[in-house]
Amino acid sequence: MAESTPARERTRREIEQQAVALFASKGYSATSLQDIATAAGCSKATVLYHFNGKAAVLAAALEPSKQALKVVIAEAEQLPADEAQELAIVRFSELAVGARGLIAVLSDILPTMDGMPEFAELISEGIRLTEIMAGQSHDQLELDVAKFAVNGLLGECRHPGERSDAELLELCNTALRRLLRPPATSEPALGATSPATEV
Amino acid sequence: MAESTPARERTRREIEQQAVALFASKGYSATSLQDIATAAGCSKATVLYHFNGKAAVLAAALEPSKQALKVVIAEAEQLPADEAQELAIVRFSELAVGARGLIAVLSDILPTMDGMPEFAELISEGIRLTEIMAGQSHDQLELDVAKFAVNGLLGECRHPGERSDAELLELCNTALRRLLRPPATSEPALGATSPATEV
DNA sequence: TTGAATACTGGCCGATCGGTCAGGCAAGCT
DNA sequence: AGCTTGCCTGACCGATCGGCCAGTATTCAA
Repeated sequence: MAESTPARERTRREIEQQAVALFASKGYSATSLQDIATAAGCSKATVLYHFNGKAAVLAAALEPSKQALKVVIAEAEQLPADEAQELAIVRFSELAVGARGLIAVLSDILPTMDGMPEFAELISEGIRLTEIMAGQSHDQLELDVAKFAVNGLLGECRHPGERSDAELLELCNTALRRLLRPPATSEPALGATSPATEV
Repeated sequence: MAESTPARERTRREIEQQAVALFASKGYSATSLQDIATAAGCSKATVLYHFNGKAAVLAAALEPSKQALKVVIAEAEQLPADEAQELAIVRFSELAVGARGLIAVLSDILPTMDGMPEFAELISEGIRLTEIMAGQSHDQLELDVAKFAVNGLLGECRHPGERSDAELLELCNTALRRLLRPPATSEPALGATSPATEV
């Protein structure tokens, strides 16, 4: 089982794996370097020896998801808008379910993003995907609904409960479709159904 | 302007108000007692003199939202399921938009909730509201969609961008309606859109 | 004027954070 | 054997956290 891996790579990988698990379950700021070191079976100094600070550990942990996201976007961008939207829904659901809580770390670092330029690209790609999800409509409301959808999806993956991957995937697909592919026409007059406007 | 307010109440209120603003803009754990004290124009010790620890400050800040939530639930619970759902959609949107980032603090404390029993009631009420939002359907998928909706709404209120209250409210209403009130009949055969049922 | 209650604060505490550094230790080359 | 190189660590640092306490200022009834 490739035990012959050089010690350097072996340790790096172990740290990265444990960091992924911890970030996903406790969030970024709530996970200390000591936590990661303990889980990886080494000292905190070793983590800092292999990674240039805590942010670098996160960057390494996020790298696979970032690459996968880039692939989806690249594929979607050479498709007509509605097909791109369809692809974005399916693939992003898979991506989010697969990465689970890890993607939710984004909302953890979003307020702290000033001075963390290594994540700017990831964020801008997320925004790009949101635009693709909005479909051919350039309406502001549709764009906002797409953002709403992404937020819901990230939140859902952050608290997955005891759902299986398949259940989670079906949920995401259903919800995204209802939000982004509303049944064609006939948006009912807004607010007509709200009985009491006072209070 | 009611300057005759006893010093006790005046200081308490000032601390609470500043805490609300800080929690909403920076989150719970990222806001220190010193931050609150500085904003309120008093010392950190004064904050602890009036409130029994940081969690108590949060509890006081969350109290109005909690009461409003209880009112909505109480009203909804003596209505038939579909009317209750309608009411929950409208009122919860208003509530969330009004409280803005404050409600989003919940996701900040959710992982830390062990040993913070003072918020258990608030959480359980949020879950109760989710059930009401699911409508008359007791389907697990519908329940999960409702959770998805709440997550999306909370996420949207956490990053409100430069949207106005009215825009935000319209967005929430639209999104919740699309998710929770799918166009009457003809749900396509369940799982028809999810290609792989194995896994 | 005095004494007690209330409101408030500076200074300190232990814990934990991310990060640094000098040095130990094993492996391979000469 | 010596020596270099790379992996790893214990000990430590300054900063910041929530919280505590002894003591001070203010107020007000007696």
